Amino acid sequence: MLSGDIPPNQTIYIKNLNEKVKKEELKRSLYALFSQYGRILDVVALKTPKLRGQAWVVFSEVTASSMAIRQMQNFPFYDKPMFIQYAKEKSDYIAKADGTFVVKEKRKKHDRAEKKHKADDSQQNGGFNDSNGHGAEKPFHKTGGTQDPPTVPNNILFIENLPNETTTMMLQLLFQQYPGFREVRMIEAKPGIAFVEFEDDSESTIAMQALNGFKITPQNPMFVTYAKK
DNA sequence: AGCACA
Repeated sequence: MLSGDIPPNQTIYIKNLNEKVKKEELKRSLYALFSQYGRILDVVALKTPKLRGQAWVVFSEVTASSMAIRQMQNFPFYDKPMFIQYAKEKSDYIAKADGTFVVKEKRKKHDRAEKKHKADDSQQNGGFNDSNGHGAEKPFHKTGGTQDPPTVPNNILFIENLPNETTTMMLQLLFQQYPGFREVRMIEAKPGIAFVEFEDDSESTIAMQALNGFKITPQNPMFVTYAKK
């Protein structure tokens, strides 16, 4: 078995991550990148000596985690290939949801959990709860703004409604998966927007259709249109 | 290399 002898788990364990990337950015990028495979419930990354360079991404379905492992194995992420397996244990997020969560003190290897009464679920998992399914979500329209989106095809795309913490790398990770990708440009002075260039109109169109409405964070569906000429 | 939930 490719991923070792670990049984399937809806959480994936990723190692060989670039340790220079700051924790929050790392989590955001992982969220953005892995949202393609399904709904992400939580992303865990710690920078302690023992745990840096590693992360856990909790999916709502094993099918999603399995797909992510197959397709993103060795994916170059911040210049290092990711090495992905199923997590060895159930994530706290899941345990809390199914009532098997036990507090830190009694966390032993194999005492399986006395049933805790399902503690009320207040959503405090760092904002990774997405109430409506996949990050990649198509339907979303209305530029809400004053000017209407140009409909003339362009090899350059205009991206709006990005969360402020979006980095060039995050967008590159998403757009470079489509053929013809050239580069991402962000403007310091104007947060929330970006330009993404492809080799030609047909390639930019495919990427636009795929990523319009994609949520880099649960709160921000990105709005992708052709840039003005 | 390193499997946690700051």
